[in-house]
Amino acid sequence: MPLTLKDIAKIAGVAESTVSRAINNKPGVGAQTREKIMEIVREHNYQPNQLAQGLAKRETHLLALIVADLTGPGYSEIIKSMEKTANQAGYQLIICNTDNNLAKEKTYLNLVGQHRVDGAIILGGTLANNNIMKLALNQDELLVLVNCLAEEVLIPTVLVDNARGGYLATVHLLEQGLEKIALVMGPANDFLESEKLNGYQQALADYNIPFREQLIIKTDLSREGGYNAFFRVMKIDELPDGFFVTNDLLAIGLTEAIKMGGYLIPGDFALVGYGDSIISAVINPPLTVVAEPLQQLGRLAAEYIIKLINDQAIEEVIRVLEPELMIRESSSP
Amino acid sequence: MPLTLKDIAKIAGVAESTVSRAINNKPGVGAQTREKIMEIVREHNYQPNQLAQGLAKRETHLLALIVADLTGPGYSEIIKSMEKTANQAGYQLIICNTDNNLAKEKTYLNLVGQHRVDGAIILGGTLANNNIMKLALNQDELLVLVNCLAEEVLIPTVLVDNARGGYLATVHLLEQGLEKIALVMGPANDFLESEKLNGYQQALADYNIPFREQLIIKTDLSREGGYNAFFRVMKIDELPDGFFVTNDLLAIGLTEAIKMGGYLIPGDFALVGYGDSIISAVINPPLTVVAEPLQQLGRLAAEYIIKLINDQAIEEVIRVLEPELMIRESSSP
DNA sequence: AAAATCTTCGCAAGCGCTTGCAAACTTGTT
DNA sequence: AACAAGTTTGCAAGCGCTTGCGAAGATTTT
Repeated sequence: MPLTLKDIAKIAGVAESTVSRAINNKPGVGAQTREKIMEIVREHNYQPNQLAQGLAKRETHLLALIVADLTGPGYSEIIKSMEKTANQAGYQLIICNTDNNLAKEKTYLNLVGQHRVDGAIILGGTLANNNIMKLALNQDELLVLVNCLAEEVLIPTVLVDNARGGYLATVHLLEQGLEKIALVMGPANDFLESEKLNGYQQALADYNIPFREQLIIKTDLSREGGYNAFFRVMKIDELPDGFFVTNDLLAIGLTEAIKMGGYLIPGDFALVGYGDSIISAVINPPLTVVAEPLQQLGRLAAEYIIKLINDQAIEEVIRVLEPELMIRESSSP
Repeated sequence: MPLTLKDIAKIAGVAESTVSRAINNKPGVGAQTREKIMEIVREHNYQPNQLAQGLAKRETHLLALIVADLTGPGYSEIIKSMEKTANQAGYQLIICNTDNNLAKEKTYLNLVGQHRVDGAIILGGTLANNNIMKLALNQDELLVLVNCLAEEVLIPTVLVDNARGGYLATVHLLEQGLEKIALVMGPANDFLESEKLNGYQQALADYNIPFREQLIIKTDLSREGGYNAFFRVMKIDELPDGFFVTNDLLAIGLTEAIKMGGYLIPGDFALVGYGDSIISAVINPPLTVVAEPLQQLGRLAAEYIIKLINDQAIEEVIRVLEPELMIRESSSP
């Protein structure tokens, strides 16, 4: 049975309230009383029961991290830096892997309603455009979005300038002298994906290359999706000479398919990926990518939600980070 | 301001205790009373405050997941399945990334002392052989170990038979006709690493190949470690013809170094890795590995800690899972 | 029809902590 | 020496829920 506040108070010969104030560095406790109490606390290694503390103060110092798939490329890095930032501010992260399961999403979003957590961070996925989320917002739950964007409602968000990313990737390919660039992307109802498409189109326009609808391959963001995409492309009349792939998983699959077809990268097809997870560096050939600042995403998200909790102002509600082109072998001749 | 038990009781015209019993499916509530209460609960979407619940019942339904580095290869998979299992039993996972930082480890282990979590899972790393942990155990905190093993103390553990894994890897190389097999491993004070070494030695013995100390390269479990290991090997008098690498990160580095040196895999050096993270499949050439049952590790760990919490018996305190050889190109001629 | 037994329900204490308010004690001022 | 002002401390209520126990009501027994 661990010690309680009451025990400490008894040992110190003061009231519980005094001990509480001493422990929480609150004013209203004399210097020597405070020191005596702290001494006893140290000596007995007393740890306040956070549950009770939370109940009394109405806060948990817990944050829900809601993510569709924990194993998503680059997510570990984002989460790691998120955890670090949160932890420095005295918060802990709770893992909520939704598996894209509606029921789970609902449960998890309710966590904050249940006073189980002080706020939630939603990482990636399509949850942000979900009715459930609007419901959550109505119950004024505190939310922050990372790498996704909500429609209709305004929620503090940190993401990467995907239009810019799409632009960088496409221009890079264009600069290599390529003109028939296919875009392998996820579902276009995902805002981030459609932004990449916008960047792609803008780049084509700037280089006076006509946009060809059939070079846009929409598939699901998986390895298989990338694999199949290649064979779908091969059916069109004029083959592409380069690919812009919006996701590491897609890139893996696409790369496999290209090799399977007996083609060379970048000889026959140049490739540019997106994301900068470790995968892009070890895949063969090493993949040129539009690199997202993963650590920064995580850190900022944590900072945002904590500010929200503490009623502090957020400078930019939608914080857009700049991606950076990281050139590797898959795109250079 | 969310509804409280008291509010529901008032609306239903019964006592709080009755509502509590109805909600928790406890006996002592008449059928129609119960139904009426549940109706009201649904109608108002009442959610019990888990903090208060936890305080009263002295349980949090929270589990600490203590891990040195969240980005470790394969960890996402383990954690995902851990989260799933925990969640099904009504538990949530709290991320505790220690960064191998002693102070953080201490803080995190204290989480359970603070009644912040009901138990903790320690994943990988060397924490298990830390004095801090013994301290934690003295305060009878509930712990489960995954992919690591504690000395001196007996803690429920789930891990892979690393000796067997080392044996499988080495035998596979031996079967390819190779005789000079180098072992690139992490620090030998890590029990899991030394077990792999044991398996390696056993395999050599079974094939009547003399053990040569200089073929054992100990380095830190990182990409750089693997990279440097290769150049250390190249200094010895008789070069190896195959490598058994105990970690995916090491394998990446080693592969890079070998290519850098202008050698071929598996032509000049055959490679066998360990772990079966996605990396091993996409690296070039695809890496033969001793595959660990990642999902099973996660699931069992969650099951163990939950059993512990509920005072249920655990069949095997140290649960050893069988690894499996997954042959890819890096080792076949 | 009254007593005995079960069932259903409410009272109230308690989980361990915080905090507004008033009491007690200092200190300084005139 | 008496009083105002400030400081230090304790009391007690409350956070939202659970649970043992006894009271009331329903049901059965003789």
